[in-house]
Amino acid sequence: MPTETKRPTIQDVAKLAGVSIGSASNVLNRRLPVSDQLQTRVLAAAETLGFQINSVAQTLRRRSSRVLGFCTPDTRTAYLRELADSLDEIAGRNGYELVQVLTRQEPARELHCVNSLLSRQVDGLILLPSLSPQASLDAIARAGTPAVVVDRLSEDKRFSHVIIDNRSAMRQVVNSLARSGHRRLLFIAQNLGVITTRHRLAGLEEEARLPDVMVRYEVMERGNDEPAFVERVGRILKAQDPPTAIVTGNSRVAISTIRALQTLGLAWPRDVGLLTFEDPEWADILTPPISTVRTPNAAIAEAVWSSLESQMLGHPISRKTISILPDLIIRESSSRFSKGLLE
Amino acid sequence: MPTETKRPTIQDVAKLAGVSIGSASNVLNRRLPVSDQLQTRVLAAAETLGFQINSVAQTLRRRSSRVLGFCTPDTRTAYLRELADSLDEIAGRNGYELVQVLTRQEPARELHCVNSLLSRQVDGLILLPSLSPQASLDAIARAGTPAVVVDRLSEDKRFSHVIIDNRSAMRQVVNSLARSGHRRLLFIAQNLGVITTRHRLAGLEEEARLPDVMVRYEVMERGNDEPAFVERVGRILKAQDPPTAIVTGNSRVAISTIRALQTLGLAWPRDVGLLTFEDPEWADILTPPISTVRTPNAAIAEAVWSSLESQMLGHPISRKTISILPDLIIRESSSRFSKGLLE
DNA sequence: CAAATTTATTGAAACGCTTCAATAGCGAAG
DNA sequence: CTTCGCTATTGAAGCGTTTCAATAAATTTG
Repeated sequence: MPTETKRPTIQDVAKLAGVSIGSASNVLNRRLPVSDQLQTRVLAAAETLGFQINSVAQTLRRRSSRVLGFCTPDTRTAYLRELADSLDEIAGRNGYELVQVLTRQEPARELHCVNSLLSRQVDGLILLPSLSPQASLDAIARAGTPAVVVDRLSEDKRFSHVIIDNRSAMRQVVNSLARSGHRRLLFIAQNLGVITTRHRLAGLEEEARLPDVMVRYEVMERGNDEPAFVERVGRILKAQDPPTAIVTGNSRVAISTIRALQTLGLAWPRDVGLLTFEDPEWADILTPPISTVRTPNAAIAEAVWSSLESQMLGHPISRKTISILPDLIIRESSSRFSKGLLE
Repeated sequence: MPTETKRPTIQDVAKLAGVSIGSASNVLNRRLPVSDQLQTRVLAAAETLGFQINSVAQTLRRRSSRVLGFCTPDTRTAYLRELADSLDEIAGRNGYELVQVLTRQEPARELHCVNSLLSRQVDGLILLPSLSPQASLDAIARAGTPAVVVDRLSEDKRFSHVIIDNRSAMRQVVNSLARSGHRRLLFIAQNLGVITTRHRLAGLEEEARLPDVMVRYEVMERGNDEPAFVERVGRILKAQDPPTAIVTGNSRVAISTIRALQTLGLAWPRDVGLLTFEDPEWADILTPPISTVRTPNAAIAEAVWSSLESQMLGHPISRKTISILPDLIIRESSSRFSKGLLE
């Protein structure tokens, strides 16, 4: 419906340059050898017309768009945003464009996003899957489009995976807290169903059992009812032998938890230690600054790209799973403070 | 290069259903009236083949992609992210897809982004322009694609603009601070060249002159050299008659400023009041919480959409500039605290 | 019942590009 | 001087749709 003034096509360029349309294409793509004369004429014509190629037609014909699609649950989460940035950067560096679509964590919407990208002929797909991604994965497999699953391990053997080693990360977290003297932990997750959380729980459990660690832990879900959440955190922290440190699963949970602590009149690390997965920009301006687990996004993006690239080059899918260990950033919030002195 | 297994085309559907390819298209787009019989046959065929339309071909033929492009400097800034979310939401609601590309605030990259979107046949363009957007604007105008410039007023009469009323917002800010007893302000901007900042300065100036306000103010740029920044903030705050409140231009400047205050051992609002443009998620978990100016992104997105839609419908460009007033969110950081009691 | 009108379906052109087999040009070799 | 490669250039087909004039079928009307 848009009333566009017609943009010049390659035909116009060819006509103005007085050459065949095929030659114009050859010059513009520097494919076949062309004479200097022809080359300069075509280039000049393109210049004067202000020719810009129509990449829709180009994609249709070439059956390749030089676009990579990234399906992500949202863009709020600091970690996802940084990951998207890294992916965009590396895609751009390799002559690809990244388009990001939001699945909002809903399987139906995810399938829609995937199909939309596939029908746009993306050359590669990066999927951060929802809880039941089977339909989406099937669609991708059916299309045969190169793809990488990130951040969440699916059981699907058809795909390459790049994931965070959340089990080890959690073990490091527990260890670090234990070394600071914390013996009772509360782990607050956003969603207990998600595989990421399950891996972290595995790590927590393993570490807790070790004889030289011996910490107790409790687990809760954040939920969306904030008053109820505050109430529940309060109940746990005021019970007998309360946790001395809280580990939160991501920055949103961290924010809710911090609000809860403030409502309850509790300070960190005085009343309770604090450490969160994700390393949001505000972690070090809180008083005192918050310890975090930081994911090396550049490394993830590299791993994703290398897998995608080899698939796009037609190499047989090297279906390996790459697991990346995040960094622990210890700040004041996780130290063992006053209570440590008392006990 | 990707080795895609061939996806079924509309031809395959037509053949399987035993109808002409045109009829298949008619069914799939429910354009012309078709008999029930034909309809069910085509639908069944599409179903069994798992047909998904190739939107590249569709776009080429229809000369319309049902995609909107959003060129934005970055995705770090909370405000931009929220705006992108709102735009995505409203686009989706109206059957469009939003694709976001990052200009990184560089004119050359901006032009590249714009051209890339145009060559992808986007039906509409939303541009948050860089400091010298002329080339980009010309490209858009030449293509005749419906477009809206957001957040920054360009002098270009060819385009619709949706902007924040930063002048009035700043006047409200000054007024509010003045009512809390602040008479000397420091405004820290990210970039004095950008039109947004200039509007804010205008508001600051106007308000400062008013007889019932009479505040003094000082202005500085953040710069990228953090140690130098800290030093400079320190110098200003320790001079004679130092500012009693700081207003920062966005959340990044706010973070730098807060770090500076922490380095200098200053607390808010005890030593100096604090208020920032943008309303980042962490504003109310700082101690004490930070006052902010919050931009109503949903309203902006609405305004953008309504302009785009009317342009896409071929209505003569109603080239008006819509100006939206943000909300002031007063929290503890901007109150006049101890020093107020002393003076 | 033939003609006129309406309705459903078809076939082919077109969208703007790339690609590749075929042609034209041209100097080298026989 | 003819023939044989070469290489530079061309022309046309095809990518998967939509669209629209033309046809076929069905229905109404005089």
